[in-house]
Amino acid sequence: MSKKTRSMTIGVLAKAAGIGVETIRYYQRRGLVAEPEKPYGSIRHYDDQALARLHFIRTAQWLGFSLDEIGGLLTLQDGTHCDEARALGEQKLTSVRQKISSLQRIERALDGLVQECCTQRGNVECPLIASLQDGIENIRLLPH
Amino acid sequence: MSKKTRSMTIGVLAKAAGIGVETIRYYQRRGLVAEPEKPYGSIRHYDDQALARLHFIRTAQWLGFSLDEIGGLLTLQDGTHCDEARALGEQKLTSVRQKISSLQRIERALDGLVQECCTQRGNVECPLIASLQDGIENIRLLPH
DNA sequence: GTTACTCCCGTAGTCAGCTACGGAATCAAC
DNA sequence: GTTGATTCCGTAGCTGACTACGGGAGTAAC
Repeated sequence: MSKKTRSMTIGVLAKAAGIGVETIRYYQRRGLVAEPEKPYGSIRHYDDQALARLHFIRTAQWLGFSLDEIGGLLTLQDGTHCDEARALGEQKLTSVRQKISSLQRIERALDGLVQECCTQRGNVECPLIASLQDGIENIRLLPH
Repeated sequence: MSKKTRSMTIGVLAKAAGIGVETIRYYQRRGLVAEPEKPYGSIRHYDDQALARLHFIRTAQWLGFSLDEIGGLLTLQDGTHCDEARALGEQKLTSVRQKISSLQRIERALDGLVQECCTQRGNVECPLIASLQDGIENIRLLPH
């Protein structure tokens, strides 16, 4: 609850958030970030809340949410839709877990192939390539 | 090694793969899928290998590989350079492992949030939303 | 008080990955 | 053998998420 809400220009804000100025403006246009009032004949100033919002957007994006979905998450901030927020989170969690297990299957497959390839160097036939030719495409990666 | 390589038109192939005809053509243009010979004055026909290829592409895509990367994976099929194949395989293996660990970090973060949300049901304040308002925005998910 | 950056704002371009369009050829059903 | 869907092929348009441009206004450093 510290109130060191330093005021930043958009450029400083951008640097602090590690993103481009133009990207922030783009988020503003999309309604994901508020445009603070512009003092007459001056320049807009941003505070730490804006910075936190940008962090949130980037993090959520990293979590696999699209900007539209992030917009949705942000509207949940009115504090009335706990269930919806949870549902959205669970949805994402499910898809993340699916991805993890598929990737683990791929990891095992690739690892096996690379190992084989290494051990059989000097051979005419490369097992990795052989597997690729009639193997990898038939690995069932997806559960459904 | 069953040879029930049924012949499909592009439309049937598309339906079987669950993607659009235009998308297949697009993949062909990108060199990800071969265009079978067209019998003079007739129509192209596709077999199960083409279908497997499409499955592979979609799966790899879903796993986060770009079409360019997928192209790289597929060039290993030319069967000529064992060393290159192995190098590419190792490269991919590394990236797959990175993806897995990133996703696992995401999973833990999401899971934590959803759990919190669940345990405190009935409360006035939803923790997930609270996190959104002044918590999530400060969660440091990314390492760097 | 001039020089050099930064801000503002609208518009336009980019990139990946599709998706649609149009018109001729081919095929499938009756 | 005609009708109606598909295929073929090239080209054009779209969506999401930026990224760049240009010209005028504001600001900071000396």
